[in-house]
Amino acid sequence: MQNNVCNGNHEHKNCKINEFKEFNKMSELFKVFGDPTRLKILYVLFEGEVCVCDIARIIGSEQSAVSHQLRILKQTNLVKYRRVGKAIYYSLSDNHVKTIFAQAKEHIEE
Amino acid sequence: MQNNVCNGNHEHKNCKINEFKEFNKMSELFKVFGDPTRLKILYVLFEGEVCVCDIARIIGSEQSAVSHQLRILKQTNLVKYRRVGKAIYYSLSDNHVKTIFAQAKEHIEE
DNA sequence: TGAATATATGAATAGATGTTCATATGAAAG
DNA sequence: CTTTCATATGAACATCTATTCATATATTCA
Repeated sequence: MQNNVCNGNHEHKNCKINEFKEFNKMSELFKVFGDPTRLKILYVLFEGEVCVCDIARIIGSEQSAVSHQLRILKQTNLVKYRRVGKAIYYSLSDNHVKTIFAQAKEHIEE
Repeated sequence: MQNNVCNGNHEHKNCKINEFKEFNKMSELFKVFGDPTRLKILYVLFEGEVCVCDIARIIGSEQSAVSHQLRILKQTNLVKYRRVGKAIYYSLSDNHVKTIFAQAKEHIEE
């Protein structure tokens, strides 16, 4: 219930309400970065292709947990993979990840 | 339980386990961006100072919900505020927000 | 001082999320 | 073809999160 009467001064402003729809998509992307495990996985992949069980050992998580998170990273097109024998090697699908990382780091280090 | 035997080839890699500690802090920041309501609020503040009840009406949320989210944005140092009479005007505390926004948008628009 | 307005806050609740365990799938080697 | 190893997946569970409602605080004005 909006029981305020204030009618501010936003009318003159360039507020594109319709753009708000995009924010659901955008927040989904940020949500993916909003988990330490996924960040660690991405960071490990900065080095190049790494297989699941190596990722798990390096970051100290269970294989299953890593697998679940990799699925999310796949769905968001942040990582790609290829099979080599029994192992599956994951890698970053583009360079955006590194850029986004860098920006966040900048904000934190202040 | 880590029942894998694979010992990969990560030993030669430059994996700085200690940096993983930073990822908790970093994921906290991304988590803040990982909510549509907060993104909308930040976007509204791109225009400049806006008071709470205007934010609420512009993005179509309840005043209370906006207030709760603004608290989180304050804690993360993403917004600042100043009182003007009964109203409290919020604004972005720095320019990082815009940059981070831009990066995410780029990734999505592909 | 008392009414009205703007914002903040606490409690309650429903929904989302991450991990774990158990198990399934899939490939290679014997 | 059976075993072993690597990965994926589903269910269960505990935890976290965002919203709502009710109410408190704070400021202005009559």
